[in-house]
Amino acid sequence: MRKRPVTSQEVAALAGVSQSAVSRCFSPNASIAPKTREKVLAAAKQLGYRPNAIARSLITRTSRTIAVVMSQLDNPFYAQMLEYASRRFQQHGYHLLLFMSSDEQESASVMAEILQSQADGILMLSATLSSSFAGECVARSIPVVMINRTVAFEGVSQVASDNYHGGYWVGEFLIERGCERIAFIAGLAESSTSSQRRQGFLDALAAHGRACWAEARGDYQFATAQAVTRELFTADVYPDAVFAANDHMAIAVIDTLKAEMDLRVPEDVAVVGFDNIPVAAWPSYQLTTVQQPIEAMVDEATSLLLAQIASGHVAGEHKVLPVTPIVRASVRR
Amino acid sequence: MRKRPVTSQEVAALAGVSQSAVSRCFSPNASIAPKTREKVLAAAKQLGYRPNAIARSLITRTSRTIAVVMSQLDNPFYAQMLEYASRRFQQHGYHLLLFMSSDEQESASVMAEILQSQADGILMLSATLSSSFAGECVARSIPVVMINRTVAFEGVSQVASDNYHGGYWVGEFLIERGCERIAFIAGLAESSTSSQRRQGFLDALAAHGRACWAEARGDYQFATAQAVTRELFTADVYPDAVFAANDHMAIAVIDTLKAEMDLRVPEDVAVVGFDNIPVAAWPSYQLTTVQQPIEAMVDEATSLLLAQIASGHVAGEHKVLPVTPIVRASVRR
DNA sequence: CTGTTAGCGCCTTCAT
DNA sequence: ATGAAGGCGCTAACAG
Repeated sequence: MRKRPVTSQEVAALAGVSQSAVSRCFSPNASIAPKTREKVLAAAKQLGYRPNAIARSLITRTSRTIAVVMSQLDNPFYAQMLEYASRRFQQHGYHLLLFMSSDEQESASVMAEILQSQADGILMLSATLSSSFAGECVARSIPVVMINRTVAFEGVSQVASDNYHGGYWVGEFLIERGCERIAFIAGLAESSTSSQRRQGFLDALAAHGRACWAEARGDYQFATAQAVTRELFTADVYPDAVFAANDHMAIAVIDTLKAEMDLRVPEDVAVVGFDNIPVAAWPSYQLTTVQQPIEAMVDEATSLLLAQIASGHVAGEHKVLPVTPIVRASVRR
Repeated sequence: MRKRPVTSQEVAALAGVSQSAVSRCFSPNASIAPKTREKVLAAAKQLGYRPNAIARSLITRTSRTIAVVMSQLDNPFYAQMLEYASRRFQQHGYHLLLFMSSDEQESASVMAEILQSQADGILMLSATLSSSFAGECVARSIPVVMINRTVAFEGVSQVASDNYHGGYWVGEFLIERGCERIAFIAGLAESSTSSQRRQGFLDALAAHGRACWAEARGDYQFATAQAVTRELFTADVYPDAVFAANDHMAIAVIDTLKAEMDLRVPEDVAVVGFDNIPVAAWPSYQLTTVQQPIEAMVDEATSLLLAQIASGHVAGEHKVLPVTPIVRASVRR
């Protein structure tokens, strides 16, 4: 059977002090005599004592835990974010409790579990939040920060990159490079990121008296973008430029054009993505894209969460961070 | 200030029952009269009550939490594993507490935090475990499962794919396809996966009276593999086949050959990887590789952990799962 | 089936 | 600076 772990009680007995003395040894700013501290630490070491974080949480009413909700980890963009977020919170003594949730119904049970887990804050990375749960979090003063998603609920914070201006830049850039028939492949229909990128893009075209030559629906995934590309490029007249709402899809477009359509990038078709995932820089792709400031976004989200946790009341701020155009060879001069 | 959450006490008061009756309503197999249950649930709903998992953990002595230790999430192979593991454990009512740890010193503090977190089990995904901590986990009967890593410590379980035979297959395959000057790019020097793949590979060559034409040290990363490729292919005589210890490096080789060396794959050089990450299937690469059974590995790791948690004592089993060769166009006929 | 009673391991006043 | 005492919110016997 599982052994009972060592308690502060037992350490106290061995060190010949009270249990509270032991407790103080493991609390950052408690007053304890150096000599006592030494005795206690020696006893603790001898017994292999580790403070029980759960018991501590119960009384301090803080779990030093952040619940992270994601829907997909296969997109390296979110994987990077998760990794960085984990390191960031670790520095502050917080840990991430990971929840995957794709469908709506899964989301409900996941949110229930988060509430029970006593997480001090919630980070939504590639997932959407039903407004009923948003309300419940706000009511409990549990800060929620969403990255690159929008929820119409007071009290929920949001961190996003400047998707609109990113899209706008793409539109202007493609026109400037002389593209005539520009197509757009959207991301998930319900995602604010995709619609903002699209809107900026369309506005840029409109500002130059132009319109989008073709629009297709994607879902941020490789396979779908591939299918869409096949449709877009089977007609006699096809686009001479494609703006995909994320890099994953842009890569799929390039691959499909080269492998199946016998078209060259950028000579025959220019391709632009969004995110600047590592693959975008690989020699085979040299994808022109719009870089999202991953670390800045996570830093901002971290600050928002920690500040709200510290102050004890939720705020609901919205931050928009600037993006950086990355020009590579996937668009002709 | 942060509101005090609703307790079972308050629910009990509103429902006019005892606190333990409330508790029983939220325990799976407790006997409670349907009528009482209804009253309690109504009161709970009205107050927005959620059982406090931390308080429960304190008394049940189980956190229903698995600590996952990773060193890199940028490799999609591990990202996939994490996602699948999360879903798998979620199904069993467990959650993942994520820890990132790269360097050795970080590892020490991370392990200390894991021990304090009262995790019921530990899953090592792309990280190594110092034997002192392995010992501490075993001493506390905390089951540890390592995926694709080895630790020389009794009581720690391991799940690995059959790296040796994967490497062996690659060796035979390249010979069969007529390759003459076969190079190997190793992964991290200290990783058992790399050395096992290498050994199988070398043994296959030896079995045909052949030797490895060139060996280079890599670290599983893109950039390093790129540098290595530049070195391997600057001489007058260069390899006509490269076996990289993982797909990431194989992709880097292909990219570098095409973009910088003006060599074609597979016409001039055959390239084989290991893992079968999604990118390997992309039209631009068509990488021949050895598929690791991600889901089976995670399933096995999950079973091992849950079984040991249930039984209450650690076992230290070693499982080796079969790999699947995936033949694509990156090797000429 | 239900209420009462003890804690789980620790932090935190409050005296000393 | 230290010890004693009282919970944190809940589960698990135990009576009834």
